[in-house]
Amino acid sequence: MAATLKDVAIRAGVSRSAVSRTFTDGASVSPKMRKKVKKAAEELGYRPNALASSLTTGRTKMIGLISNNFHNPIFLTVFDRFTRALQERGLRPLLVNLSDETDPQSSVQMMRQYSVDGVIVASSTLSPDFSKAFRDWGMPVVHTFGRHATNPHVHVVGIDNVECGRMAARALVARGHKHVAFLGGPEKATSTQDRYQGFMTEMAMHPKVKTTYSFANQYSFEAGRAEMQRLLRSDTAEAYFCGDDVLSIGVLSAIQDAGLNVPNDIGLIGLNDMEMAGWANIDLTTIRQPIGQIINSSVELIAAMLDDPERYPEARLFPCDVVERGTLRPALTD
Amino acid sequence: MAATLKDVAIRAGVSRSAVSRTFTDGASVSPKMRKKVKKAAEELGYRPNALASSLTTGRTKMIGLISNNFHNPIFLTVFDRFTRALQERGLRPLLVNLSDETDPQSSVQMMRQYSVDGVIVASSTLSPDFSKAFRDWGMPVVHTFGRHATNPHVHVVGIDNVECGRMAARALVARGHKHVAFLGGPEKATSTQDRYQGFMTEMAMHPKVKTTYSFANQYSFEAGRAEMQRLLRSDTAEAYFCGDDVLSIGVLSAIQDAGLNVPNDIGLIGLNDMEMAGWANIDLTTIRQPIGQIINSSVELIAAMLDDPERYPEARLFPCDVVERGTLRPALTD
DNA sequence: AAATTTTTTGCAACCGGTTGCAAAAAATCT
DNA sequence: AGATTTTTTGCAACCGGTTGCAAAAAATTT
Repeated sequence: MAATLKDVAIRAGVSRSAVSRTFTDGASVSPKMRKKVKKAAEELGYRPNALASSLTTGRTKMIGLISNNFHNPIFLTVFDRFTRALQERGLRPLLVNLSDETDPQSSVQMMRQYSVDGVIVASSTLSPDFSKAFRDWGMPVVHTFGRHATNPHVHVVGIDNVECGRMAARALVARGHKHVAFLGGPEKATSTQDRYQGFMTEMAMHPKVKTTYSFANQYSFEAGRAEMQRLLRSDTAEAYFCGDDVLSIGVLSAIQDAGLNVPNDIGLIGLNDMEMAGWANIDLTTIRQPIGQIINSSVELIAAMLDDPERYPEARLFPCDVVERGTLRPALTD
Repeated sequence: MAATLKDVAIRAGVSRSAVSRTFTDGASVSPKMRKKVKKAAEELGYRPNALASSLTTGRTKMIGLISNNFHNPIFLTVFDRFTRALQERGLRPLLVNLSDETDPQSSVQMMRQYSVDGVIVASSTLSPDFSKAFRDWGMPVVHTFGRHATNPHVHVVGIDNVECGRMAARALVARGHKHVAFLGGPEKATSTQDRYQGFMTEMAMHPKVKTTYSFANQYSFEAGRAEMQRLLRSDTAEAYFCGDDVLSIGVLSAIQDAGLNVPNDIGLIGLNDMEMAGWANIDLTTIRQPIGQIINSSVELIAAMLDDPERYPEARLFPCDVVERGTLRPALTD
């Protein structure tokens, strides 16, 4: 059976308090005592129980890592990055899949049960009600990929999706396209709405360019492909801004199946620059969302909130860049 | 501040014991008392602290979910399935990324610190020393995608990789190929070794067919692509069994870049049947590893071990099936 | 060496729960 | 109605840690 602090105290012939102080950062203990305790602890294979100590300290060092997105390939990178960044700080992610959840309160109650020190909501499609509910319960919370304007009292880390929509529009205009279109993800998602808004706003400054739009029903290959197949039968633009890379890949697939050439017949620009976008044969021109920075910043923010729970809510938006690959033709030289 | 059991007891005018019994399954409490306590608890927004109760019960209901694989797209599905299956049983996954870890003992100590009820090691490439170390510490452990023969004292759930190698070989022979090859993942990974063994053993029964092999340095698109580019410059077989789907997609990409046709010039069969294998333009013939069943079974096994830690170690191997798509030509009719 | 200051140590209470057991209350049997 | 059995309840100790505080020990100053 696992050794406890009491066992170590008995073996070292000291008080339990001495043992505790030996393993508590910043506590006062003499070098001689420390050595004696460490020796006994080692002999017994003792390891402090983080959960027992959390009762007194109020800290578990666990962070709820919440997502409803387990199908978009970029989220594998997201989880990789989050786990690494949290682990580096001695924080532990309690992973929660909210793909089938509709009630914010039940999520809050579960997090409270496990006394997580904070919560990271990693989703652009989960209702803002979720991060708001955590905050309302007084939990430190960061909404990664969320939208600041909808939830000004919650810390948000991500990109300016409106600006990305603008960037995409500008990229298509620069290619001299006369008919461009937005092909978005789920219409209700804040990311879709912002990207659409940015795109349409920028295109409004180019009245000579025909602009249309439509939505896929989710951020997936199949949804992108199906929507493009529909468009190819009705109203085909010269170039498309697809709401994200996995949509773009589905769109690319449908275009190729129709015997058309990308970028010569139809141009494409995606968003995210997930690993697959750079794969040969895909070679997607896209707008790079700096996932690494977004995640490191999210973790930095949650860690800061552990020390300062009243920290004033902030939005950290990272700039995006167009990554030129093979799905858009060269820009016109002015 | 969060209400505690003591607050509820005061408010309901009963003992703390009565409150505890009200929230403890199977404990004796009268309907009248239960109602009174529930009312007070509701008014205070009380929720039992799972970690405090774990000190007495010895159960946190947390399960360590350990992986070192955050780059192979199939693992997004793996995490989706694991989180759902665990959550359905009221278990909570503490996610651990061991991509950069080499010391099993430090992982064990971390898991002990959090008093997880059990550990699921989800990896085909992590050394068996890890799952063995957990077991040696008396923790319930299931190694998903592990190899039984290497670790007979640990519960293993997965597929018979040797048999999959055989199946792949048979599929290529049935196409009448005169030169076939195995293109595997990391040579040291047990999954690679077993798939190779099965493939070569089956091919040994067909001495008239030339058989060669090589290894990519990881299970990734780039690694598969690079190795195929190398092979196209030296020793090209008619058909390949690629160690998994993501390798296959990289291989497919290199073949297409060389202006060759799949399946007419070169045939391919992968392993896993991850979502992307069925994408149009990939349309990969592959061997389906039943991920859903493997994961449900792993979770079922870990749950069973919580009640019976001395449960005799077992290996649960699931059958695989060839999924015919477009990367292998039709079989010869005998 | 004595006085003063600083550091270290153990005691005991605390954190938020659970549970064995004896006493009290309720239910059932005669 | 009394006796017996069953259920319910509160007490108090426990789970494995932390920490305020007073006393003791060590270090420093005079």
